[in-house]
Amino acid sequence: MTLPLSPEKKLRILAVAVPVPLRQTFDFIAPKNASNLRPRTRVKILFGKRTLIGIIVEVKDGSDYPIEKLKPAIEIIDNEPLFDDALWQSLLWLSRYYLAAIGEVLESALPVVLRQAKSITPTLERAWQLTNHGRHSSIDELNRAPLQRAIIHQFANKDVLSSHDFKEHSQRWRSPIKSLIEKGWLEELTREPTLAGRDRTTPPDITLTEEQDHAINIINKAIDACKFSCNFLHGVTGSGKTEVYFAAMRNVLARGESVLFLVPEIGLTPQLIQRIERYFKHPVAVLHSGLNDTERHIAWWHARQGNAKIVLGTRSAVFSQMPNLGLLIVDEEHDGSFKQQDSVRYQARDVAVYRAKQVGAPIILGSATPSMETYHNALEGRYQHIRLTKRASEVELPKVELLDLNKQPVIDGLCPAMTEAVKHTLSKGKQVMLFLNRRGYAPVHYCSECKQTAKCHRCDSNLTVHQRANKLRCHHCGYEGRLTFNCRGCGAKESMLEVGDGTQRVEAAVTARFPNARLLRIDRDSTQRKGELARVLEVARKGEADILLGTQLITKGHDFPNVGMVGILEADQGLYSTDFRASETLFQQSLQVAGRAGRRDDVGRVYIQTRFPDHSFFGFIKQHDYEGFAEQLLNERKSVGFPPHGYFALLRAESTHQAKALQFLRRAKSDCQRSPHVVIMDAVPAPMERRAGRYRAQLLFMSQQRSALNRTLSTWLHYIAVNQEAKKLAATVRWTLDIDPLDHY
DNA sequence: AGCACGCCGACT
DNA sequence: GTCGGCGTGCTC
Repeated sequence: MTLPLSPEKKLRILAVAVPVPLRQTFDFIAPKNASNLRPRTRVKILFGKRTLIGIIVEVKDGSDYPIEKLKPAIEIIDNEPLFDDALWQSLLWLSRYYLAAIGEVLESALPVVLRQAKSITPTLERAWQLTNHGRHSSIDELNRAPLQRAIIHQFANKDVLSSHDFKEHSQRWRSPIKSLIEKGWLEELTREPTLAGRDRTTPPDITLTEEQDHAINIINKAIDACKFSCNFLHGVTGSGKTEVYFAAMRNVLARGESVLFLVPEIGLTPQLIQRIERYFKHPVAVLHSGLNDTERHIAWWHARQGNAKIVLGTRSAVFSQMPNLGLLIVDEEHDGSFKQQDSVRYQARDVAVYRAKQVGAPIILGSATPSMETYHNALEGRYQHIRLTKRASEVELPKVELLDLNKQPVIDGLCPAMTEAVKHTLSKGKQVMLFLNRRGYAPVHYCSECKQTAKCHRCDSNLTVHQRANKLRCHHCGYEGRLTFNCRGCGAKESMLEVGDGTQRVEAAVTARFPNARLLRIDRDSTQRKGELARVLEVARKGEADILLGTQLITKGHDFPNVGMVGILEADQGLYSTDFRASETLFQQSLQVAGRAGRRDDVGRVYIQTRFPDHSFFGFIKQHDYEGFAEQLLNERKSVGFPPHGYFALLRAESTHQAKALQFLRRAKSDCQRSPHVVIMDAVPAPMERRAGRYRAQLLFMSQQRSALNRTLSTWLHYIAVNQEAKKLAATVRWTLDIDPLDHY
């Protein structure tokens, strides 16, 4: 109920999104004599005992909350809105669709620096320019000070230079600058951070295939229509999707509009960044994980100012504010890393589509192995389906051969035929790529005396042997213990055996079998250091390694020109998994990694080790038939109402007490209003019930209608927010709600 | 989430 | 006698 107030004493009330995990806004009285009361600006408030920065969602004249209990806000921070209309609407939609706390959503859309009361404009940077004296002096006067001379030399092309201009040339620039200022050659000034475009104005010529040309025509039509459209670019590996993106970008940039380009993981795409910077003279802001808070703020600001014409980034870059946004691109749209798995659980690809709709601009989703969601949307005609079916280099897709493990043994990860294939490929001077999605040395440490395996104390899982580090590790909670071969269970001496194959073991075995080959192992353990992954991938690309052995890190879009064969060492765990998405992921990974073979001048070979060579899965793999596979999978999913033929939401709960999580979920199920359109399964323990010392359980909601699912859940959320008893139970467990979950663990 | 309040166990 | 354990409640 809104309290009527006499018009001359109208109080301005602010509905504020506060950065706490509560799905509501909080009302505050506007500060006295505040002139700039606008939604989408930051405001400082006292919330409980804490001073917090919130964001005004609405300015209104009354409150449903007792007016006398409202606190005044402390101060308004911004005098301009932080978000433009399209982005704001997208964020509000995100919080409604994913049923996320609005305060947390808005907080995650801001750079860390701006979650404090700092100004929107980043700190001015120091820069230097020539003084009159400096301009009129001869550079030869500095012949005895080569560093100073080099610095003055740089002013030949530019009037004002700042630290990053000098850093490119020399580590030692501070002291010569100081000397030059003392001599009166240079003077210091401050300015807003700059984002320079490249000087190169002659982009390398790109020759296009007929198919690429056709794709570009379709996309250019979509761009010229100046309205929202979703374009799914389905290009087989090596078909040259990037050239199509570039042509579309060129078109959009020429209109004075800008481009938002999302990629799964920036560490995997150093080549893409290089290519963009080489091809476009426009300023690019790259949002990568290596940026610190200040750099991130500056990049955000450049995007918002319109300085950056191209913004390239991962998941969270979907929140980049950009004026004149004319095109969005999501490359490798099937990649799971677009789904945020903690705090606000959004799917950045889907947020990007919604944003494109709000902006009224086209979006391109690109993949060789699309998600079933995207593929289904294309089949249904909601997305425009643009195909690149041929490889740009005209090289045939690789030949796939199955190695039947029922007929031959596996020794340290490789069967004899695989070893033979490796040998043959190396003898031709080609690179070998081996894919095994299991890091560590061995997944099981087994006692030959008591027949027990080494278990994690905090999880329902086996410990993985990491021989190199001399450790036993749990891949689920991060536990680490010393590797010892005496059994901790029965006390037997030297009784522990390493069972199963991880990348480290295969590394050791392959190195022993091919001592002259240079092997590069690429997994999370070997690339922990920042930038190490990019470095290693570059070594591989340049051909300075003969065998590349890795986990899924090597399956992601990377062009290794000299790979002659790909070995998939273990395909079977994806075939009969309890996770209904496992076969989709396996197919995507297999085709992606297969696509690395034989790119330049000759047909590549792919060898897959399996115990189930007759599985229909392999029929599709052999033919590189994604569409056939997808059709079969979609039919299976349709018959059971699984995504994308139905929608899922997963309520997860965990507690230190075994029964609590299940108890909470059972209660949640009974508290939900029954809807004929929503099926609520029974609460069950998670596939791995105990993890990091907590017992986990889950409750699956299924529906054919997103709206019905959303309604059921938001009604329940409202119920547990107001019902004391339900609230109490909810407070005793940790719970999260995951809309469109990707994994069910 | 944080932060308080509020009752019960082992110790500076 | 206190310090602090985490159950419970609340944040406009």
